[in-house]
Amino acid sequence: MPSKRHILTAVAWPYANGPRHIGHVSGFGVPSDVFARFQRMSGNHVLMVSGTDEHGTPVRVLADQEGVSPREVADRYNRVIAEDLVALGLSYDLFTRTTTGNHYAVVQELFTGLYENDYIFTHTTKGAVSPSTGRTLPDRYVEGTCPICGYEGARGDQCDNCGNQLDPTDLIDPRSKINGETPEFVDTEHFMLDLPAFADVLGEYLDSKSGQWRTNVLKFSLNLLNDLQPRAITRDIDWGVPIPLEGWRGEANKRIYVWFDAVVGYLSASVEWAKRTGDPDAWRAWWQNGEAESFYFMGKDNIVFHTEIWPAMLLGYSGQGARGGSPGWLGQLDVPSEVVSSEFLTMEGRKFSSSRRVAIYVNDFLRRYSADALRYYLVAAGPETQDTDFTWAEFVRRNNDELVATWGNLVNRSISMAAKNFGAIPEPGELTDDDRRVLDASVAAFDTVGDHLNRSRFKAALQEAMRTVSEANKYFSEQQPWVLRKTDPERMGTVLHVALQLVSDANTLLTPFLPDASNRVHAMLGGTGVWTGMPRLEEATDSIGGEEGTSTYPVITGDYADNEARWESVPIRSGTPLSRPDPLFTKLDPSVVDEELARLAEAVGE
RNA sequence: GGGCCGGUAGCUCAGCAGGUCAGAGCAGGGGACUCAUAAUCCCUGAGUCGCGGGUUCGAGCCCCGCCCGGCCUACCA
Repeated sequence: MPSKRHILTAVAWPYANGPRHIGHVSGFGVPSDVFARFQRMSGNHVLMVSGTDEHGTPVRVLADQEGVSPREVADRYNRVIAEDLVALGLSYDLFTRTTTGNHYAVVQELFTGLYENDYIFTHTTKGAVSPSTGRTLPDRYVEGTCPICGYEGARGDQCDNCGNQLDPTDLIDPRSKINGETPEFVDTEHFMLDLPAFADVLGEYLDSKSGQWRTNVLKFSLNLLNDLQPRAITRDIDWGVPIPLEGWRGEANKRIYVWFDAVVGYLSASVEWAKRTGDPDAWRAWWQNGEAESFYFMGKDNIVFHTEIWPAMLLGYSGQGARGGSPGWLGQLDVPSEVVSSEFLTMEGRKFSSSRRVAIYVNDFLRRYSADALRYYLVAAGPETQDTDFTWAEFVRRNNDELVATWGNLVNRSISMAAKNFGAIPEPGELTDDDRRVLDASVAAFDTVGDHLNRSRFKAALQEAMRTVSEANKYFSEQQPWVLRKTDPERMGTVLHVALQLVSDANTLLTPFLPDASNRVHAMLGGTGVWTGMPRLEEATDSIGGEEGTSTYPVITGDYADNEARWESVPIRSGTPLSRPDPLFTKLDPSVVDEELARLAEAVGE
């Protein structure tokens, strides 16, 4: 056995301007949890962190529309999202938020460290301001006529008609998308992250990942290196982390840009987790021991933040950019060892779109169907390496044919028969060649499935795991224990013993994908203790939103370290009492396809 | 406009240092069985691998052009 590894599972931070849909969790949620559970089962030390991303313009704008504070919007969706992720069974060690005092402190430390190492400088640009509110308008919220093609609905950052990049000051007849008024353009000073100073180190870094990362991630990132530009890391907005420098700290309308603070979340959440365990330095084992590995999970739209910007920030803070420098008090920080990006899920042939209500929200989904059914679908048919389409017909089919009929039925037929005839796991007699062959194959599957999981090939891993289930069904049908009951009861006992061993193994193989079902199968087979831990919601306290005093907010956490589940075939114990099991999964009536499609059509207004 | 990714059986998707690579599941057709949520098991037909060129003894897999879709292009996984 190789020594235990420290594996940071860093999961993309869902943005808190609404409930998340199943496309979101297909990208970061389910794959990261499958990975983390597998690594824990393999005996490794896993730290899985994430939280809601709450700063920035979208939350600010939504708050204005509703006439409430951004903090209220963030509180609301932080809770909604946390509840959704718990319901999905995602085993975070800590799922927190970006509005905690701890997060503010860590973000400001990163900023300060980069500033002191000379990787941040100031730059003056023209910004659009709303005359009536005095508030800065983001480029995207300025509309006007495109100076190049004449299209009237061009945005301040780009023209959707001709595709040219624009500056808001280029627009003819600029107007605010929020209230239609004509913006003023004023000088505004911003802090810039000097990305070009990291071109060389980033190049070496990415080159060292060649052959290891998915090619789309690598090629995309390498290409960006050719044209690295300094990147603004502050914005004219009042909803964000304050700039931790003399003369700026009190600036009410100038804050650190949301993307800068969001990526720091991986680190700040690790620090927060350590504080909560009572060992404030515990996070260091996953960030700076040189041996630790970090796996980042996200959708394809986020690649650049994880392969370019976040590494640059970590390197700069650690004093490893072109201008050198020395680490701040946190010490030297490790860059991501693996960036796992997924593609996008479409919905019955069209793009998910919250604004057009083409979406299936996680909480909506889980009200009617089980978390395992969704997890299964998202791994089996999700956008792992290319966009895939979610259809209700396929969901129902996967659920009925694969979960219920193939896996659920194997569990049911084998345990039922053993319970009815023996009341316990029967003692095996002498094993035949057929018995040995199928048992050997079952043991071998731990290597093949595990190999896929180690390489983040979740779809292939699940396919292999399900193949062992099919093999077990085949074995059961060929051995015909129901015939042996009359002709050779002892042999029937052996066949059922073998079948139950196959069920036990398959259940272990499927545990990362179907944690809830695996706990139930574990119990059905007479197992005790917690097989694989489920997350829970707790109320935590901290200062929120930079305000004085403390507030409570929900965090996701759980106990996973001492779980029973291990990535290996464990011999079942003859004589363990068995009773007739309840069905593992619920079969869906085909009519749900029409119902769901009607629901969607209604939502879209068709 | 630029960059990257994808376009494979009716459907959802695998495949790729270029030489059993034309695949799996489902749907369709036939058969076996009854332990099990009418579940399971076996057999079976379908494709000019987006289009047009090229490189090669040989190309879904390499090169060029084109068409379609997605993502990024400094505030949505």
